[in-house]
Amino acid sequence: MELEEAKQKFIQAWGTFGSNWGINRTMAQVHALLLISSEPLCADDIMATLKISRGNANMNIRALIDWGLVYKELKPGERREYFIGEKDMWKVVRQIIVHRKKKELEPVLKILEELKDIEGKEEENEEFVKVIKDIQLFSEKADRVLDKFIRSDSSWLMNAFLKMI
Amino acid sequence: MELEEAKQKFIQAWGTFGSNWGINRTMAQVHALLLISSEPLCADDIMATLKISRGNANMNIRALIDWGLVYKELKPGERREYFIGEKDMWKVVRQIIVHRKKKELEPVLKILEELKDIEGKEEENEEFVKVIKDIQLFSEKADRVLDKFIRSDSSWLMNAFLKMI
DNA sequence: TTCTTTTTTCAAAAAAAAATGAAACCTCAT
DNA sequence: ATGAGGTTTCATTTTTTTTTGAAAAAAGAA
Repeated sequence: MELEEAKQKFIQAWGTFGSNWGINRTMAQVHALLLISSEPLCADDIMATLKISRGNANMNIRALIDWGLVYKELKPGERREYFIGEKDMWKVVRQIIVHRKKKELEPVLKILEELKDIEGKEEENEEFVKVIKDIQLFSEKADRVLDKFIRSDSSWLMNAFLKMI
Repeated sequence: MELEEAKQKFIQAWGTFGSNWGINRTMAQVHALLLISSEPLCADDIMATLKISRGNANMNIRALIDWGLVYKELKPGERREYFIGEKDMWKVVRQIIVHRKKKELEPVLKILEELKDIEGKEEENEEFVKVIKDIQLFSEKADRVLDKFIRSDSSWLMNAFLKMI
């Protein structure tokens, strides 16, 4: 297999993977491209490689910068912006978790908390109460583990993995 | 807050949560409904409560049965099918992990393995090789942890949580 | 300031995903 | 075999998400 072919394959795979995880396919592809590129790339490079429009490229680059997965790099004497991907995988995973936790787990915790208000009143409806409590139990544990993860470095993570297995 | 209102809110929240996780909103809502219902429900009950069509209800009920999150229940002397949700939360989470791991993690592992073939050849392209290796390292660990999780019972999981925090 | 280059925005178009509903299909009781 | 009551399928429609592209805005350079 050619190196270029392999890179292409990786970009496609990462795109598919991303879209399975609620991350827009193009955003994941831009991320993959910057991840495996040793040189900083500009918007036109990304547009050309992924065959996407300028608007699309811009949107997704911004999103990646928001997520802390890509940095802007200014070359002295050059007007256009270049971008580099965060290469530290542990950091990448951490950042993804920070964002997804905020967007997806925290609202659930909030709603579960609200739903507790009713529970007390009606003893009749055990099924409902039990489900809410179980989900809350689980998601609060997940919340804590993720927080720990977010604050930790890769050696902690390695240790945690080892302990679990 | 009324009990019915609370249930409705839970169903909506679970739907939103699901769609953030790559699970179709309606499927998550059907799941939520069956989770908090103490009685088995038939297709018409589900259609009426969620205001969805017969086809849609059928599709999503089947998908939930596939995922092992819902069971068919036949009432003696009754022709129509009733459905009950799996109420054991640990089991629910386990089943979800089994399915998503198969669909989403395993293909990535497979592709990473394929991409290793090229790596050896070209020492020049360190960036690419390193990224692939790092992702592989991480995803293999995740794979093992999830396998362990899938085979374990809730007490193991609790322990693992405690050890990590 | 004015011209040039680059980035950003956003309404409209396209694509993808999900839902509908009616016909086809089962399955059982008669 | 027939029909009633239920389930499944799937072409079509609707909704949602993503992408485009051109105009507007910004950011120097002269």
